[in-house]
Amino acid sequence: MSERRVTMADVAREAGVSPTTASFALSGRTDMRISDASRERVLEAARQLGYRPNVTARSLRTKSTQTIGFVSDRITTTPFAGDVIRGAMEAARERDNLLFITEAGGDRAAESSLVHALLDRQVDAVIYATMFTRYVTPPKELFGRRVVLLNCLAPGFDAPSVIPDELEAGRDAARALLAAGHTQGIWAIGGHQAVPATPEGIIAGNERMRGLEEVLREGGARLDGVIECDWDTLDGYREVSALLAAGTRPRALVCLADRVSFGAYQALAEAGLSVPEDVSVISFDDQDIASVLRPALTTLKLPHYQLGRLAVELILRGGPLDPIVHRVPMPLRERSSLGAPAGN
Amino acid sequence: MSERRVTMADVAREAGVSPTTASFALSGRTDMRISDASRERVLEAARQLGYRPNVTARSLRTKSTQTIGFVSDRITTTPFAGDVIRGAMEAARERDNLLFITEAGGDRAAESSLVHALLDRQVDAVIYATMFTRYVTPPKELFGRRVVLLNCLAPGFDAPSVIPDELEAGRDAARALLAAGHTQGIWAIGGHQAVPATPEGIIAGNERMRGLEEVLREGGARLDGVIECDWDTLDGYREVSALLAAGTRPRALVCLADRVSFGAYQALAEAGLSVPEDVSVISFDDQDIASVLRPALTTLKLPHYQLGRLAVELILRGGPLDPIVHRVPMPLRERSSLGAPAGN
DNA sequence: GCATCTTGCTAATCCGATTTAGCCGAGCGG
DNA sequence: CCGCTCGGCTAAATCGGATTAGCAAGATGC
Repeated sequence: MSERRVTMADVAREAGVSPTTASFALSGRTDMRISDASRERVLEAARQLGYRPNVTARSLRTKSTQTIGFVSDRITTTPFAGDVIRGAMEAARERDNLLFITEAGGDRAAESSLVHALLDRQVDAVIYATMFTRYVTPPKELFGRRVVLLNCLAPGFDAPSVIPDELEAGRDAARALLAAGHTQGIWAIGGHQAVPATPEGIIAGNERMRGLEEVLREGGARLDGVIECDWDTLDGYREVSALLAAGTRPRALVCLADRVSFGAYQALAEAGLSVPEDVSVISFDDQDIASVLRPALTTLKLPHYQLGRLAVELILRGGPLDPIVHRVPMPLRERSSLGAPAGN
Repeated sequence: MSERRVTMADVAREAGVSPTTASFALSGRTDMRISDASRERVLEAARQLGYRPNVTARSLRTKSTQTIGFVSDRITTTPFAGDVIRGAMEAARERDNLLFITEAGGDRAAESSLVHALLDRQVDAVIYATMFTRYVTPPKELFGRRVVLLNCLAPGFDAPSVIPDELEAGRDAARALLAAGHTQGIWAIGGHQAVPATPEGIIAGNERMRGLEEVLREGGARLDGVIECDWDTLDGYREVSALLAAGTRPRALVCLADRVSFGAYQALAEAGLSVPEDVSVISFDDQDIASVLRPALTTLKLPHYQLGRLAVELILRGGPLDPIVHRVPMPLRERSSLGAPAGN
């Protein structure tokens, strides 16, 4: 694209040395002796001419493009996951790397084709990411390659995974509930989300529930009930409405996702119940909506930014990528939806 | 990254021809005569060996990397703008191009550095995008380059712009209002948004308001008032509450952004007013929240996907990029917040 | 005083493609 | 029978760097 760039040959000519000398001077390598005077002249010429190395040309020889590929199912589309990309991007930037972002939309063929497009461009590594935490089998083109799995697990596939610590988040939700004094009338809305159609629950739902029940039990409390439903606003609204209509009067709702909480808020409002005076709500995810809901939602944040950042950091650390599962903490965002239990 | 790739030399050897012949056979060029037999053998050998051209190496000679750079202020972060990237990505994919996605966070120095990183990698073109429609001055590194401005305008900068058709959207909002029978008691919340701190309004606010007032006037109606405030949930809540507290009873609210509508909903609910029976609401943007609000919000959609797609299409069309402003329609999403005016 | 090191630098290759220049043999006109 | 054209193909150069091999001059060792 337009006007010829200054090349190393230009710099060498300007400095009156050979391209070899220019190369060594510019890369700062010391295994070839260059006099201070020559080095200075090269550096000065480079500055003068505004020389910038052609990364593409260099990579032909060095095999390193300072470029990472990012393939996901539909991560850019999901409202909150832009943070994953931002985390990855910023970590990459700090080490002069750039990201190719791609999205396969869940289509295996598209996925393979994208991975090929990435490999054709000689990316140094590939991040294979999913929108929801789940098990995956990466495309075969990725076998034997430098890969980090982001937000997913692939047993038997030789690559590290970076996922949110859902188990500990479940425990933290229980701890927050107990700390506020809740021991009874606690309902979980959304449940394990073991619905095949929405695979997110396979990991997130199970672990959140497990951690929750574990700590509740240890604290001498327990769940009055678990309502299994899809993790969306409509289901949250419907299920909580039904629960209230059936005469149940919960004191605390653990919504397995913010979308569910939003539906629950609508159902509670319609029933004339206020949060947190009548019913406390604690949730998971910390989507944008959580902070603008009234009252603002207390929730365990999915650490998207950190997830993206760590994935890139593992790659840029250099050395082999050990197939370890890295669990990133989900911080509790304490806002206003969790209060003391309503008096009897 | 790992195991040596099959090169064209391998294919040529396998087919028993020179690399030159292999190159011409594979690229399908006809300006050099290759016998059908040779061509077939090359193609067969390539298939056999699973040959894929090294795009990086090729670009060294051809100057085309089939790669587009994308620089934005903070577009990945904004909840709804993932669609811009998706639109751009998909359009790129259709033509075997890939996108480098970067984000400068509004920092000029970071912006320059990112553009350099992009140019060092020989991108064929750069998309310069902003989160909100506004005027910009692109970094000097972009002058004379192949650039498309996305969601922004830069008078005097020689590049096409792709922006939403805010003016027509304002008109459409007015038309929808008139069609529903509204002619009085109409208030605009959010106004022109000419607040220096939030530059989004510079274009969007002014044009939406202009289109709105123009068509309202033509229809024999007018705005009872315009409340200038920030385009966020809290301001929407505050301003509408204040309006109602002052004894005003609007029949229709034109909220200049969905975030404002959400705040307005909260204020109306607290005042015991229902949508759309007591007060109609029409809005702009169509963020995710618009469809899960109760009642679902009627709004003019910001065409993010189309914006991203068109930007890439302009680039891949080939030929010079004329400095034209392309306005993409904002479709009306009719849902349930707009009804007939409340009876007197 | 001659062999051996250093020091400081350059020529030549290589990376994996594309592209230009040109070679060789067959067919053809004269 | 000679010179030309043309079909089919290859050698070599090129793109912009990194890297290996090696060379010349001065310093040092003995």
